[in-house]
Amino acid sequence: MSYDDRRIEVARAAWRVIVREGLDRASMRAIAQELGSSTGVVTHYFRDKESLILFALEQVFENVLQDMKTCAKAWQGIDRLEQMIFLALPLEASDKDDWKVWMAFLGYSVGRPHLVQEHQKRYDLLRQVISQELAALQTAKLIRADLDVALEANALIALVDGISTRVVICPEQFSAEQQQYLVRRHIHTLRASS
Amino acid sequence: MSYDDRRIEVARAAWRVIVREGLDRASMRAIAQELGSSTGVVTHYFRDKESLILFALEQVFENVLQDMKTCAKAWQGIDRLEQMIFLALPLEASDKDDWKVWMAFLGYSVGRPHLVQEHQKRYDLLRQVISQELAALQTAKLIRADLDVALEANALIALVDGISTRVVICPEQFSAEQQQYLVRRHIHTLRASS
DNA sequence: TTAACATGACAACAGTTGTTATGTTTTTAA
DNA sequence: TTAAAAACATAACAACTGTTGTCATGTTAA
Repeated sequence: MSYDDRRIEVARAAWRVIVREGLDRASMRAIAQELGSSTGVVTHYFRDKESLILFALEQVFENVLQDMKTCAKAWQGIDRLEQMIFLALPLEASDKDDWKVWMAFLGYSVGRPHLVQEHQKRYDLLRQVISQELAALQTAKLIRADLDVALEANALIALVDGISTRVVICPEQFSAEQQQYLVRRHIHTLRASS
Repeated sequence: MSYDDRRIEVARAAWRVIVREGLDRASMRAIAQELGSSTGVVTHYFRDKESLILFALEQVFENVLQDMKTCAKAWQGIDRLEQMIFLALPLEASDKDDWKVWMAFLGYSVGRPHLVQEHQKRYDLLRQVISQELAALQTAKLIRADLDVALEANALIALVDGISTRVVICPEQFSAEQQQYLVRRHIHTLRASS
């Protein structure tokens, strides 16, 4: 197994501990135990704890972003935007774990400016991707021309963020169908009235 | 100063430490220092740490809920719903601190089922309040009759949650006007088409 | 004046934390 | 085969954690 693969394996162990016990209780020892090894392995692959948990967060984000790019090739028009957004939603139970990690990091960032900055980077990247998609739909005259694409991208991100947070806390309040219905309805209000 | 007032004062010190340094770094000693006293004071007014931070969260939530009830008396019709939602948004910088505490707790709840349960209680209460408001608007024929009030309440909460989370992380991405515009537009899509 | 009580300071507790240093084993390459 | 390097284990470190008990004040009531 290569060095990079092993790093990912360590990060995935951290990821599991975070989901199961919380970010602040994801100690080096707990992560090593989850990995089935000693703390020496963890410290060998990561300079310190912060670089480890930052790497774990990056993995979660990168996975979603990759799925979105793959999705973009399989769809066209408004459906493409819809499917890309659907990817980010916790429609299945397995997706919920990704959001738990994301949420844990968000809460952990309070009072830690440099972690807030990390989140800003990721949110900005996400907004860029969605904005690009919206701009394409606008030139194709599929959504209204008077829309502020940056604002609408932010609105979509906010909607997904809000729904997902709620699903993590109150899973029974949002079925997969309801999640999709709300996103679909929101997107449909952006359609060109032609 | 009464016993209850002193409790609130301790909780407010905890609140400040959480906002400034993060929930996991809000130790009993840090809170005592913020309060300008010893840890003996903190332990005297709260059995243990959990009951303290839970009390601090309750304060934040109760404040918003009280504001909403006050607001309900001053407005009528769709404007009332709109104003109630506006209250929850971090329109000013001072409101952002409330959301920071809320977010810190959300992240802290990951891997702590009993804290998740606490959040469920609060979200359910919020949904109840909004549902009641929507139901009233429905009987007044101000919003569409075919709407699922519970779902729409959840959608509104999700939107506010998503926007607020984003404002805390990326304050420059959402101006107060944009926040209000998005909420207003969402609510307007619920209006009766008559 | 005495008793009861609230308030708070302080120190000590056992446990956990991230980090570092020092070994031991395994793999790799010459 | 052997030496160098990578991978991993173990242990120790100081710092910090929540909690507890004890002691010293005041403040109120009997």
